[in-house]
Amino acid sequence: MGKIIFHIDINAFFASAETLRDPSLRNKPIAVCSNKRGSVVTTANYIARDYGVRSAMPLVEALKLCPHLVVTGVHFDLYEKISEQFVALCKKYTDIVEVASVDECYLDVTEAIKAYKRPLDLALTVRKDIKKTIGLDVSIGIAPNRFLAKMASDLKKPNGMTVLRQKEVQSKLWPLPIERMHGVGTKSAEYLKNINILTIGDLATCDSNRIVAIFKKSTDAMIKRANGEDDSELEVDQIVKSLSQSTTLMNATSDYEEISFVLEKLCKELQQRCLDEGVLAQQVTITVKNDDFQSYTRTMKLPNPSNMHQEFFENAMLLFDANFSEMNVKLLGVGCSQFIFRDIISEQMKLF
DNA sequence: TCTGGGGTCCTAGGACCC
DNA sequence: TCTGGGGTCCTAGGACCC
Repeated sequence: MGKIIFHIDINAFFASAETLRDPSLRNKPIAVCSNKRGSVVTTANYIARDYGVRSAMPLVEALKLCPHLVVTGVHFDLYEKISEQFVALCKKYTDIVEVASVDECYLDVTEAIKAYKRPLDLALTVRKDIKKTIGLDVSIGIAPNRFLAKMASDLKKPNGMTVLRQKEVQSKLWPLPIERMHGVGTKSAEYLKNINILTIGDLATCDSNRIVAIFKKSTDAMIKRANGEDDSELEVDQIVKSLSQSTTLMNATSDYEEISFVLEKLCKELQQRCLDEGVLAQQVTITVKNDDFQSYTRTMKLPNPSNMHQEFFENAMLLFDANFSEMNVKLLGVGCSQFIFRDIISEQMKLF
C-alpha cells in the first residue's frame, strides 16, 4: 500500500501576512520589501504579480511595472508567529510533518486519511481550518510521494488543490519545461538545455551518462523523480544547523571602523538568535562580498562553545584581519554552526 | 536593472594518519 | 633511496530553495 503525502504551501506568504496586519491592503498590489535604496522585492501578492512584479526584482524595476505598488516593509516577527500557527495546525492532522520552510510543510497522511471517505476530503478540511483559524489561503498538492506532492502544489496556485497520481506523470509532468522541476536551478537548467534536454520528460528518458557531470551522485535520483518516483522519507523534527546574519552596505568600504562596527552589530543579533534557539555554537563563519559581488567565506572553531556576541565578534575580526583586511567590502555576514543544545549541556552537567 | 537575506546539502581538495 | 594507498576530517565554494 502506497503512501499519501500532502504538500501545503501558503500562497504569497509574506504579502498575505501583511494583508492580515492591514486589511486595507486587500485588493491592492503589494510588495513586501524594505524601503531602502537598492532593495529588492521579497514577496509580491498576486495582484502585483499580474503587473510582472516578481521576487528578487529590484524595487525600482517593480515600481516601473506597477507605479501604484504598495511597499509594506518587512515584519519578520509577524511572519514567524503566523508560521508557528500554520505548523501547529498541520500537526493536528498527523504526527509526520516535515517543516520545509516558513510557509510550507509536507504531511504524511497515509494513516490520517483512513478516517475520510476520499483523500480530497481531508485536504479540504485542512484548508478550511487554516483559512478559518489564521485567515490564509494555501495550495495543497496530494501525491504518493514528496517530490510529486511538491510538484502538484506548484501546478495550481493560488488556492489550488491538485492530485497527482503516478500514472499521470507522463501527461502532467513530462511536458513541463525542465526549469519547472524542483531541484533544477538556473545552472542545471542551462546545462540541460545545451544538451537538448528541454522538458521533464526529456530528463526522465535520457541516458544517465549525459547528465552525470552536472548531477553527480544525485543523477539517478533526479531521473527517478522525473519519472515520478521518490522514496525519500519526510524529515520530522529537523533541528537548526546554522544561524547567520548579514547586511549589504550602502557603499562598498574598506574603512576598518565601519566594518568592525557593522560586524559587532551583526554578532549581537546573532547572539539573540542563539539565545532564542537555545544553542551554543562551536564554529564561526564570516562572509564578505567585494564590490564585484564576489563572495568569500572563512570559518574557524571557537575555543569554547559559546552564544556570546563578544566571542563571536572577537573571532570574526580575527578571520577578517587574516583574510580580507584590504578588501573593498559590499556585504558583511557572520554565522555560527556546530551547535550544542543548551538543555543537553545542562543534562550532562547533572551527571557530575 | 545592478543585484536581499536566511537556510541546506554536496563536492573537491588538502592535511593528516596509519 | 624512494615513496603506496586508503580513510577521515576539515575548509571553501557552489547550487539550490524560499
